[in-house]
Amino acid sequence: MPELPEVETTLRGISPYLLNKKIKSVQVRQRQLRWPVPKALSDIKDLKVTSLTRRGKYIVAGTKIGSIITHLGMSGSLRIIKAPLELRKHDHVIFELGSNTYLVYHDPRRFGTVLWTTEAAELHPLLRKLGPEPLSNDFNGDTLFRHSRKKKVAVKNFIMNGHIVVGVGNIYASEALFRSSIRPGKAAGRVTAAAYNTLSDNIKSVLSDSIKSGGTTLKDFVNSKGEPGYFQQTLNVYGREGKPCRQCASPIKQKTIGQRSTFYCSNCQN
DNA sequence: CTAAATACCTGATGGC
DNA sequence: TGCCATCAGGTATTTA
Repeated sequence: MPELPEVETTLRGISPYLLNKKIKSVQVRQRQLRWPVPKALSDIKDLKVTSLTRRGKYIVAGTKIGSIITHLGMSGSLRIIKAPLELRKHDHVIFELGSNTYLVYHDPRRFGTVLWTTEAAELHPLLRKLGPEPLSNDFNGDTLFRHSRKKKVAVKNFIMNGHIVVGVGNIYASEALFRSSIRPGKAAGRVTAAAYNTLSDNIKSVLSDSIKSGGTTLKDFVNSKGEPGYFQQTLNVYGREGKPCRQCASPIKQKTIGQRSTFYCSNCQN
C-alpha cells in the first residue's frame, strides 16, 4: 500500500492526536508482524509523545525514554478512532490516547512493523543505513550518479533501493521514470549525469504532487480518517497497461523488472 | 563486493 | 458455489 506520500499523509493525519499527547496504554492483539512486537511496548503507561517524524516510510514517535518505530509494510494503516471501540479484523496494536481517542495499527498482510527502541531512533539498525530523504537538499542528481557507476541493476530497482534514496516505491518509481523519459529497465550505470538530474527532480515532483493529493489509493489506502487519496487520477503509466500514453497515445507497456510489475511508454522513454 | 532470489502474510480476483 | 492460481503499493535476508 503505502509509499512515501501515503506515509506522509498518514503522519500528518495522526499528528494532532499524537504529538505532545500521552499514550495511556498499549494493547497488542497480534504480536507476529514482520518482526515480533516487543513486549516492552505493552508496558507503556502515561508516556508523552514529544516528537513525531517520518524517515523514509518509517514513522517514529519519540518519547523521553525511547521511540516507537512503525512501518506500514504493504497493507498497513494507522487510523484514529473514538470510543466506543469498533475494532476490525487485523487491528493488531491499539494505542489508548485519552479523551476517548485511540490510534489503531491495522495490517492484513503483516509485512509491517511496530517496534520499540531505547536508543536514538536514527541509530536503529533499520534506520541507520538509509539513504537521503528524496525531498531534502541532500538528494539530487549527483547522489544518484555517483552511486550508480558500474551498476548493472535496472535504474528502476536502483531508485527503489532504500540505501540509495528512501521512499520511492513501485508506483512512483514507474511514474518518475516516465516523467524523466527514461526506460525503467536501463542499467543504472548507463544513465547519464544529466538524466539523473532530471530524474531526481522528477522523483521530488511526483512525490510532492502526490502528497498534495493525499496520496494514491489503488486498492485500500486510506488516511487516518479512513479517506482515500486522489493521486491515482494523475498516474501516467502505473496500472495503465494497453491504455494510450497521455503524451503520445502509444499503448503503455507492462513488464516485470526485479519481480515487480513495471509500466512505461516504449515511445516516450529511452 | 553485486545481483537475483527468497521470505514473511492475507485477501481480492479471475478462470474453470 | 467451490477450488486453484495469480497478483498486490515493502524490504531484510539469503543465496549465487
